[in-house]
Amino acid sequence: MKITLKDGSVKEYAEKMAVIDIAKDISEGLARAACVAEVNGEVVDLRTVIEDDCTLNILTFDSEEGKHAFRHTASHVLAQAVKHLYPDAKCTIGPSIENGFYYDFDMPSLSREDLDKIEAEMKKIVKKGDPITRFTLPRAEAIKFMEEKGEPYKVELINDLPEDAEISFYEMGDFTDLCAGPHLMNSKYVKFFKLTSSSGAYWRGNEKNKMLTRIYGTAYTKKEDLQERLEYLENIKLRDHNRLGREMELFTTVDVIGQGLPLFMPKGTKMIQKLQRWIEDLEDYEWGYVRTRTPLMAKSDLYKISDHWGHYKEGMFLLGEDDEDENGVSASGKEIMALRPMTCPFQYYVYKATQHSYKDLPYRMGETSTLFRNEDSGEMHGLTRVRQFTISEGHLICTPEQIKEEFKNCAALAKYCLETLGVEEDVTYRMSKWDPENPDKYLGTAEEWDTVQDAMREILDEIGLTYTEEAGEAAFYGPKLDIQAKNVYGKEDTMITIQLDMFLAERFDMYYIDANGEKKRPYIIHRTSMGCYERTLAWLTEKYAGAFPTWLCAEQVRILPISDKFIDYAKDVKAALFQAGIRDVTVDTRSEKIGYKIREARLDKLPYMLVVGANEAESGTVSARKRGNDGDMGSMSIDDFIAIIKKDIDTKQLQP
RNA sequence: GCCGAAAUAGCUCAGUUGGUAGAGCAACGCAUUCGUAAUGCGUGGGUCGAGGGUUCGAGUCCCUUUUUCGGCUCCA
Repeated sequence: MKITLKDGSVKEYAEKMAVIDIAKDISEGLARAACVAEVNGEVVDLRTVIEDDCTLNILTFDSEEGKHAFRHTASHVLAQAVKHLYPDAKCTIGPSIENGFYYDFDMPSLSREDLDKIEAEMKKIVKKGDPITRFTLPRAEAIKFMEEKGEPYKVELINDLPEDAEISFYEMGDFTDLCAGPHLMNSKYVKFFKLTSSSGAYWRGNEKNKMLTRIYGTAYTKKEDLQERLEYLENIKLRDHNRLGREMELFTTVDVIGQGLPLFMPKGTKMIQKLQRWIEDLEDYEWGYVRTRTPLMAKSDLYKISDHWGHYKEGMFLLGEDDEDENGVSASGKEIMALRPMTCPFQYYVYKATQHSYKDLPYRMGETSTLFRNEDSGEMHGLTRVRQFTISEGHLICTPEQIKEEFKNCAALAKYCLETLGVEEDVTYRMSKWDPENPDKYLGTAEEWDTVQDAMREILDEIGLTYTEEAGEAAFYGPKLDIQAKNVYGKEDTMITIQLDMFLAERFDMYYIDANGEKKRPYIIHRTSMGCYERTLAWLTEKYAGAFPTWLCAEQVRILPISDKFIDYAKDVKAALFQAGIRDVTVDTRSEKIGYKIREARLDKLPYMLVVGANEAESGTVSARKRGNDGDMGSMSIDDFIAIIKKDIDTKQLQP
């Protein structure tokens, strides 16, 4: 048989051969580094025996597939160590993930000390270095095998495998695990690893199931790479908005005020104000929006029409519902109210308050809208997951003919916002579809969903977006285009969403008068331009590590007099900047040395510092400095500095 | 909501087997008037998250509760 290698060369063998032996034939070094292989483009285990002509690509740890196999084997080493130390622990699953691996066990929870002990046991296992072998069993025997080992979760997994599935096991020393593979040839290769944390995780990801104990770890082929990863994990804490945002006094939280209810401090408030002014003007004057201001709460009746009551009641803050009867009426006669979790029905009534002709459409309503969602107590996180937040909300009421162009415009506006914030490269697009397995969670029928999802797909393809499709992520009233971004820890959040709504116009009896004088149902787009202010601020904090674009900074310039004698001149400079429209300027009047003032201004990540002393006062100049290691811009006239900072602000670009 | 960890001065953290609450930074005061990342000296500041309990005595042990963190589930 002929084996064509990656470099195009061809090896010929008289008999069938395992991939690992071909690797050894190529070079011992390659065989040592090999993790998995690709045969005719398909990822296979190194044990796979090749019988026919094929292309073969041996993959090392440098490839994604190699990393997965390597860390998957690391997770087996972890499981083996856990079984040594905790014989009663039941194994479940242990996959590799981005940057590491985990394994879930049914066992009591673990402390850091326990993890250290398990790590020590893993080191012993790796040092001993058992060869890893693979074998398969027929279904009945496989079940019997795992039953005898006392692994009920494995039995459940086997039972759930499709009829024709090959049931494979990997054995290393005294440990055998049900596993599809692929795996390394020997546990001795898993040299450099670290157990990073442990936590609870539901069996099969379902909150109704038992809570298992999950152990997270990471593994590398080189000590330096492991070290680098651990240092990286330390360093990203410095970008974490939840820490940096508090340190920089953007926001704080107070125990007695409650979870998920951040207080914006002056700096954070100023930044949000700047974002809000920008967005409102952008929408109203450049994209044809009208602005609304609607109540933050409503009677329960409203949410019954929209069916938020049916689909979203758990997520709302209800007022006076304590003694609600089965008809949703309070026994004490009080009205049952709810804080609004979204703006939709309120803006619909703005639309409905006047009669609209097809000539009025599209009718684009924007609102800087504060929403309330009663998240479960464990869900809150910094500014990214809160119970009260304010979103650049909007609803577009369109004729069917307009829907495509308006949707495209919403996407273009969102894209413009991302570009202006400098984050357009950091997002991914997701088309969020309904879940046909779970129709009760949604309004409407399968046919209706197919129709509108097809329409959305067509629009997205016309725009030319690269996007993924995901079932079960839609709103209950329609599919969404979600623009996703990852935080410093790699966790993904929705930043912006644009949704097609095919049900609520009917429910709220919204209409427009068409050219023939007949009532017609409009289409509705729910959308946001730059998402909610809290989450966006969190994202920007992490993106820029606190060194925000100048236009967004609460304090753009700090003037640093060399000594008290030059405070007056510093104030003159401040006044000149104010005159020129640069208003977020302060003077550091403290009796400190200039080095100290500069140090503090740099730690505050200010875009510009202006040092003023005798020379500057004399010549009417400033000695400018921007953030960064070689930030000295030299001496210049006040006007020259104004020109520089104005350009910086107007182009909304970040200084390098 | 679930599993786990944590909460001590404004911030970061010490505080040993239960025995009189500490440091650095910050703040404030005084002196210094300084040229590109920390001037010196001094002062104030904590019912140890809250509420119960055990004890002669609790920051330390037990219970409840609130908040925070890491995950799970959920989500803008």
